[in-house]
Amino acid sequence: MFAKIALDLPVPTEFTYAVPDRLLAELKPGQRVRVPFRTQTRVGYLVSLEESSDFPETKDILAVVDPEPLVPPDLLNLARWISSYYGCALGEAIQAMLPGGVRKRRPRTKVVVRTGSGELPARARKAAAVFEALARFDRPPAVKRLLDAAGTTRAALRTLERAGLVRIEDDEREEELDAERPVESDTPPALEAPQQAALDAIRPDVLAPRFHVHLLLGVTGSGKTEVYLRAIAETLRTGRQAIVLVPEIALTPQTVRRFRARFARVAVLHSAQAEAERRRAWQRIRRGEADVVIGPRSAVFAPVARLGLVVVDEEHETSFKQETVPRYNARDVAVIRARDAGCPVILGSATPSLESYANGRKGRYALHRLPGRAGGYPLPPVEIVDLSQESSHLFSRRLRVAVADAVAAGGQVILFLNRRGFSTIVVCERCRHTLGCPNCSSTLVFHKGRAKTVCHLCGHEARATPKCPECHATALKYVGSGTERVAEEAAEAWPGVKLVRVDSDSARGERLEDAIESFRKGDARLLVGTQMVAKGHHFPDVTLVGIVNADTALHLPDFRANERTFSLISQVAGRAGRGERGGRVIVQTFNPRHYAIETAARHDYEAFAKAELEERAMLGLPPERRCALAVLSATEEPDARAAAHRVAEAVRGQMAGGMVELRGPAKAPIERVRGRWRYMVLLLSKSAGALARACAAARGARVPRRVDLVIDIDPAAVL
DNA sequence: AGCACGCCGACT
DNA sequence: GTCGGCGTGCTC
Repeated sequence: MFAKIALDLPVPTEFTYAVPDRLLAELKPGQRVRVPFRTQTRVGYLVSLEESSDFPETKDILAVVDPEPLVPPDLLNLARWISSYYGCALGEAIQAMLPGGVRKRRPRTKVVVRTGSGELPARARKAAAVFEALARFDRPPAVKRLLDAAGTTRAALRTLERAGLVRIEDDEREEELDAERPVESDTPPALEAPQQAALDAIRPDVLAPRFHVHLLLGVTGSGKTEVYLRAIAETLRTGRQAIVLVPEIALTPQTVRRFRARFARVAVLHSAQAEAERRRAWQRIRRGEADVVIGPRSAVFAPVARLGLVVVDEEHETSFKQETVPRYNARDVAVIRARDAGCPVILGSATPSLESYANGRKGRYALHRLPGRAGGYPLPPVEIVDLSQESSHLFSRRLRVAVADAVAAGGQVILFLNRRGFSTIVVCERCRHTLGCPNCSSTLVFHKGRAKTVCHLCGHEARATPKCPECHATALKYVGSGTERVAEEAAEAWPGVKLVRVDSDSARGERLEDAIESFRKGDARLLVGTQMVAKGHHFPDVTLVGIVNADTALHLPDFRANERTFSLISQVAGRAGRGERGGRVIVQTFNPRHYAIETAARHDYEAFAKAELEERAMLGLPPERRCALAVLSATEEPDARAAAHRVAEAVRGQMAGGMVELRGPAKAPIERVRGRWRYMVLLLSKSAGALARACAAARGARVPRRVDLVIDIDPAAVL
């Protein structure tokens, strides 16, 4: 017998090894095995067993790593799909499915527990001290911690162990920690007609079960989550499990609580979790101890045994796209996984990706609209303010009055700006020099609190100085605004109003939750923040949302700039008026007539989508056609350029008689990042197959080692 | 990816 | 004369 082994190497080859007789009975696809490779040994994934081999000189598999397959068959299949669709090695795809911690051998900590029985020799003074120290811990301590506390060594512990007073065990604390904190269970609210209609359409597919994609189109507060919860409940009743994908930043305690309140066995996979914790959650799922799995994009690989439903909330979110190999989109992987499992998918969004919406319009997906908000709360009126008519580009007159009014009336205010830092451009008033990143073609952002100038592309930081590095004049001017300035000026404009700033600079982890909590409880009346605040939180007392500048995404040289802008405005506007007080939204922009902004202000996604779809069709861009992007980067500009031409040349021989269009090579819009010059080649085709072949040709282009070639299928952005 | 092989330039 | 740069090919 022979086995095909996928190694975690960027080579498309699966390697064939001979199966020694002693391992024959043990081997199953999905297991990890140790194999000789070159001069060393490596761990690879057994992907198939074969009777014969066409490779003449096979080596033997050395050993089995997992007694039971780590990767179940359905996930192995999914890995195959990922490998072929995204053009990566099978081993790379498998690797990406497993949480980091699962792969490594677990260094189990040993803990000491009291056993109660046994007697200690009277002269064992040290051992007695250890025993006393042990009593002071309320849970079994790690061996090392106990000995440190008792100020002694292993020998004393051994005495205790021999006496039968303690036992040294593997750390089982994981079970304890993972035991869900009791959450008050909720009473499901009655469904409104549109929710009921959506659920009625989804239910038969859950019960059958059969593959079908349902697109749930509904604004924030329209009750999408309740539809998910009901559909999940139906799924569990059939004895199957559900996976819920949420964007990274929406995975908040509030979100998790909603699921825990309804379902008993919820597992949360979180990238912020410590490795051990994720591994534990993963193993729990693998053992069949969870019915509902919630997590960000990698949760699409949760090893549930009987998948019955996948929910992708905020399906348009770009955080579902992985930006390293394999560059998969979890939303698309979710659809494939569900197709293979024969179960339904629910994609939900207030502003679906045009890809999904187009599928809905074409009837490939079932489109369900949840118009308006649940509970009868009206959508907040959105007022557009033309910043070109204002003297202050930070707070227009109307916004000033509105904030004062809202606060005076006892409401809360969110001021949103999708830019961190104090000022986005630092320019010398005398010589016009602009501070730029030494490694990137970007301007440095001034962070006042840290007294640093920072590159938001590569993280480069420098001490902020008042002097121009070119002409040495003390004439630096801080142009453009980020949340830091908004917060500062808001504090000045509305003194006495307690304010919190929430962005990835202001806080992380617990402190972030504290800041949000203080706003949610009403301690703070004014919140200044980035997108971070727009997801996964419910603030019922917010009566005013001010979008300080709606144009930040609009000018990006990316074909999805309009879509981003629409989505951003809708998302943030959705935070206003979710309670009884009602609410309003003020959108500040220099482009008050832009259709992305106008339609967003009217809460009219479908009008926007139709206009944008026409535009895309005219330009031959997604979702009219599929797209792949090759980016070539090198420290020397000519290297990157030459390589881009080589790639384009390689693709020209594989254009499937005009089925594939090639655009470029061209300098990337962001032409330098981290010291590397960037060129790109864009490939477009109506046929996924033809596009894949063109990409294969691109990948086969001979580019020198010093040039980095990245091929991104369905890129989230073309920058 | 990592490593060995092999081919041309500038140095102990 | 050799050290080492890097382009090329291979790993079961």
